[in-house]
Amino acid sequence: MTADFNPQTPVPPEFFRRDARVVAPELLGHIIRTRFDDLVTSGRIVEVEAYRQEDPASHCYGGMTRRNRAMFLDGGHLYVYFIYGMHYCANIITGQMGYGEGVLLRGVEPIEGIETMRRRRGPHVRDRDLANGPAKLAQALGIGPEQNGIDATGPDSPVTFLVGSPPRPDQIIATPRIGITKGVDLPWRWVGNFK
DNA sequence: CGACCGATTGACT
DNA sequence: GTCAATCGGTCGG
Repeated sequence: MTADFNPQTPVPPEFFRRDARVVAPELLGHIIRTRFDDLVTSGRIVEVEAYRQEDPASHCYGGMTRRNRAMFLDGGHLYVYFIYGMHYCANIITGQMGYGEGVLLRGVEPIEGIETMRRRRGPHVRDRDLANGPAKLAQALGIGPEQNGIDATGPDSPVTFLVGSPPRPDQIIATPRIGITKGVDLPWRWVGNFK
């Protein structure tokens, strides 16, 4: 047997222990999968943003607090935060322990567990709206505050990242980030086109 | 303490 | 296109 493509191959921890601005676009096309109570959901990552400690738009700008503590963990951990009084959003932490940076997961295309995603998201949500935003993604995948700070590279983690197929380089678009008021000029959002 | 605001979403004009 | 929902974090007094 040669180096067959195995759709179950986990993304190795070393992948995440690099600069968020490098990891973020390379994450496009990879798969995030969750398993809670034997309910499996997964999706292809299509939209991401990078956040770093010296970046005024980042939650860890200005140093560690109780809220952003997870951003300073080693690459491969999760940072889940609560926003606008009702939503949770998920980051995969990047870089080395002690420096705050990570990649906000802003959109996936559902692969497994679409019925579970529909149930979590509500009865009137169109399929294209299941996970095309950071809070929609977290809700569809069942990610919440219980997952803040967990290691997403362990074999028994309820949240894992699997190797997928990246888009062609010319199908990756970089843009300014969404919903921020500081650091608006930085083109640290990446969207992959897989058509 | 009180005031303000946010890495969003969904409903509505 | 506009805007309310809803609450923890942060900052000033």
